[in-house]
Amino acid sequence: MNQMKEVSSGEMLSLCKRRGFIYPAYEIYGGIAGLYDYGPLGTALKGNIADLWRRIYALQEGFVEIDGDSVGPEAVFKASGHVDNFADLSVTCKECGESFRADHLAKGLHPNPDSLSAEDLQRLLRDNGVKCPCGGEFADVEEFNLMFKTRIGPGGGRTGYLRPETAQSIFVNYVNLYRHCRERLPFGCIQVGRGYRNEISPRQGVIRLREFNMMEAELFVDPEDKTWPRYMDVRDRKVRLVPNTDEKEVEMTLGEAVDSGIIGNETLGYFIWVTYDFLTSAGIDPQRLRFRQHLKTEMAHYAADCWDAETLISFGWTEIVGIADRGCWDLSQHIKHSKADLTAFKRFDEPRDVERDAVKPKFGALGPRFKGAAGDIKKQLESMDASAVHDGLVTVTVNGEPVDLDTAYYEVVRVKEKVNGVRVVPHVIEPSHGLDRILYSCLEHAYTEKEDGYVTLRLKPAVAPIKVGVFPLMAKDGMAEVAKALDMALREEGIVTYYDDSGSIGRRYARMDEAGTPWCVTVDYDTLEKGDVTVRERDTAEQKRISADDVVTWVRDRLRRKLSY
RNA sequence: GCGGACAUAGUCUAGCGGUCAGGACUGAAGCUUCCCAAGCUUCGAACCCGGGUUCGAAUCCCGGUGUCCGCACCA
Repeated sequence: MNQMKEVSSGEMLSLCKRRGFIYPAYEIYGGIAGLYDYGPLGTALKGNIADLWRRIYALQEGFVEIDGDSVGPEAVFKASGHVDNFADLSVTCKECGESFRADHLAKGLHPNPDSLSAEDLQRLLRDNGVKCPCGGEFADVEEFNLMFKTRIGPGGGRTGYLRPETAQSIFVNYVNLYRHCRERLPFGCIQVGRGYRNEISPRQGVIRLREFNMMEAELFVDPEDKTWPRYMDVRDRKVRLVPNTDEKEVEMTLGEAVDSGIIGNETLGYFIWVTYDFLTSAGIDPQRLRFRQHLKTEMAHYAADCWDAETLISFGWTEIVGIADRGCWDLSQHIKHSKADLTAFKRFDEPRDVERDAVKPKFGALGPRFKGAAGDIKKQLESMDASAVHDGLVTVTVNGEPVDLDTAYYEVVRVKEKVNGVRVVPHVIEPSHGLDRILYSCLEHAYTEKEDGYVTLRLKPAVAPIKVGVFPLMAKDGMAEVAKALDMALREEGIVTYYDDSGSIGRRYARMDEAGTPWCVTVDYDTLEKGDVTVRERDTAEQKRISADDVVTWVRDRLRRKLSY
């Protein structure tokens, strides 16, 4: 580590392409900014990171996993807020070509310009004669929504969008998942998939993509109970935090942070630890990892509290995971727009007898007057209690029109009811991971280069695309046959290998070092006589002799990851 | 989206109007009992795309695309 050199993003991307981790997409047609393809090693690395994540969330924490669609109808994203909030309005000067955010120009002309439609902003700017600082006239207000819009079905079809986050597929499946998880809180659901954002100006290689991979977890919790059983096991763990109060980096235990209110609740604190555990297991350097709390002003429209895991890479501190307490925002929005019942039933320990003043319909009067609508009015009245009565009248809606009813149509009666529980809209804790950014951070943090330019990727064995390089010292005298048999034995155990018998042994080690392969096994003349092989460790270049028969077990032991519980 | 710089094999680069576009590393085949990018032989591989100027364009001009740096943007 002492001879470590800082890697630049250019060198990193060059290695990524050379070794088959990441390729710029559609290169033979000139490429498209913000789109990259994963090559053979990158695909394996990405899969391994996702599998490690699944081990933690699905196996260890018991979340279920789904796989939702990438394309969805407009209503979903109306409800989620993306249609309205995910857009910017801009104007361009006809003279100098400079473009401005329209709502910024309207500051001072309106109490809340951000809330205006394109047409209203247009009128506001026109009426007030707003001009470019250069004196030029502005062209019409343009709307730019960061979602990819499409049509579902032939002809005009229905307006659809490519999802800007995977989370919505989980929220829209809430009812199914709630039942699947036996109607109990808390329960969690994860999803690994792609999201799409038509970024104005993608930069920084794989950090800002137009199509990207996410690993999102949605944990549905009781709004009144954000404690977490296993929190006690992690409260003494130390992490580096940057709270939004003074924005200074502090190292403290999660227990201290939760107790002092810096972290909003136990569950949030617990998942900050889970995230730390996951990222460092995947190969993120703990020294280049911190958790930063969102400033009140930068918090998304839905978030109650939000912590980002940030890594230090050549582009600076970069957000790779967001852990947000989204409150009841998402489910409430979908309840409002879809009218579905996205709640959880909290059963009381014992049924409670509740007395209340109910509104009881008088069918003798309602039926003759309202005919077919009477049934609906009955439902409305039964959902009310005495507090809905004002000046002896209650208001119901008939065919969309409000109608006041007097006591000829209802009466207030005191009723005794047995109540078994209450329905609540669960709150959502969301750890949302940018898989591409995590992968890239792992590569940068794994990258080491010696003075002579020798590059080693110290990827963690768990995520390394190739686990073992298998070589005959030379491809003759029967060594190749022995090496091939060993290679096959490893692959039969599901261990990814790379067999190589070309060039010098040093060159083959070097190739594996640059691909991040943790171990190499070499068959030599001694193997033919004594049956042992050389096992060479990537990070130390140390070699030891073990029996060829033990290689599979030796590797498997080192790849096994224990669950924390 | 705006301004600036840049664009040559997989990678790094030389060439800046005129022979088969040169090198290094990588890659492939082979030789060498070969454990850390050794050596030798042979081979493969490139002028971002589209127009224009010119007898002739990798080279000059225009447009596009991409990359990098600023600005803006980043729910």
